[in-house]
Amino acid sequence: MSTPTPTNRELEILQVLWRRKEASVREIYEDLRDELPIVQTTVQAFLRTMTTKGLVAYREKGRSYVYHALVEPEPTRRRLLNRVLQGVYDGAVDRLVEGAVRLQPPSDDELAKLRLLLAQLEGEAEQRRREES
Amino acid sequence: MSTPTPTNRELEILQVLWRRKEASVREIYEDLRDELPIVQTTVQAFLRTMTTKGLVAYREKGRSYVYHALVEPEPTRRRLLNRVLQGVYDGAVDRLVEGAVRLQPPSDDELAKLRLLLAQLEGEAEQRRREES
DNA sequence: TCGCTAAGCGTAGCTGACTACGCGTAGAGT
DNA sequence: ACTCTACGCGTAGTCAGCTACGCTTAGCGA
Repeated sequence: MSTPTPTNRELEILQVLWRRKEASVREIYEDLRDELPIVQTTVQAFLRTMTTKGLVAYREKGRSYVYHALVEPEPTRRRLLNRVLQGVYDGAVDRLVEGAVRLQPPSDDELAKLRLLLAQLEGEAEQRRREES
Repeated sequence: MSTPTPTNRELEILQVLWRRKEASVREIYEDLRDELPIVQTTVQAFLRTMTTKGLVAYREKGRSYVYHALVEPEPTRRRLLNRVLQGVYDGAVDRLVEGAVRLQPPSDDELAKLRLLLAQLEGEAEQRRREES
């Protein structure tokens, strides 16, 4: 019950809400229908169940509802990522990372970010070693 | 139909088969029941559907079947990883990697492997630049 | 020979994810 | 006042994933 994990469709709706901060059923529907076949009432039904799940909330604006996400994007993404990390790679981060870059070789820009990230991690590791002694 | 992607339970069974090369229903069941509540007939039912899906095959040994996987571990893992990469991180490898290491900071050993991997990637990028000119 | 056990199969049930129809209602325009 | 339309809700149905009961068959030991 605490920290509900969204399903695929719920995630797609959340992505829209994260991007737009808030949105009506209509707006979410219009965003989604470009990418996948879906009708407005389905979006509506999802928002209903997501409300009871505590994933989203709404405020009334005129005669319609304006929804916003109740969960943060990063923790939610990480929870989903953790599932594959544990279930598929058995918790081995390095193997997951290797799989990812083999799947889709990073651009020069992404490579630079990875270099930076790695340096940062090594700094933190160094820090930990220092504290232990 | 081509390249079927396993579900969670199917993946657990595949993991056993990948590890043991081949195994009977009984053996798979005994491996799994330590980690999760499951009965042997359920394992059996899964193997049946997985056979028709083309995920596994069996040979008869005495009066029982000995199963082996028909799909390779790495491509299968990557297909599952690709789902989160596309669906959760919108294809941004660097953000996925960042999420992963924040989720579970790599050990010194893993860090070393990552460093090696990064160096390798940069070599490949260099190679590409060279070929383009 | 007679149970006992182990194996596989048929079948059925549950739950969650997903989809959408059709109804009631309440403003908006005329 | 009256239709028209947009909105939300109740409801229902499909499908996949998952689970396990009970039956049949066949070897094995007493």
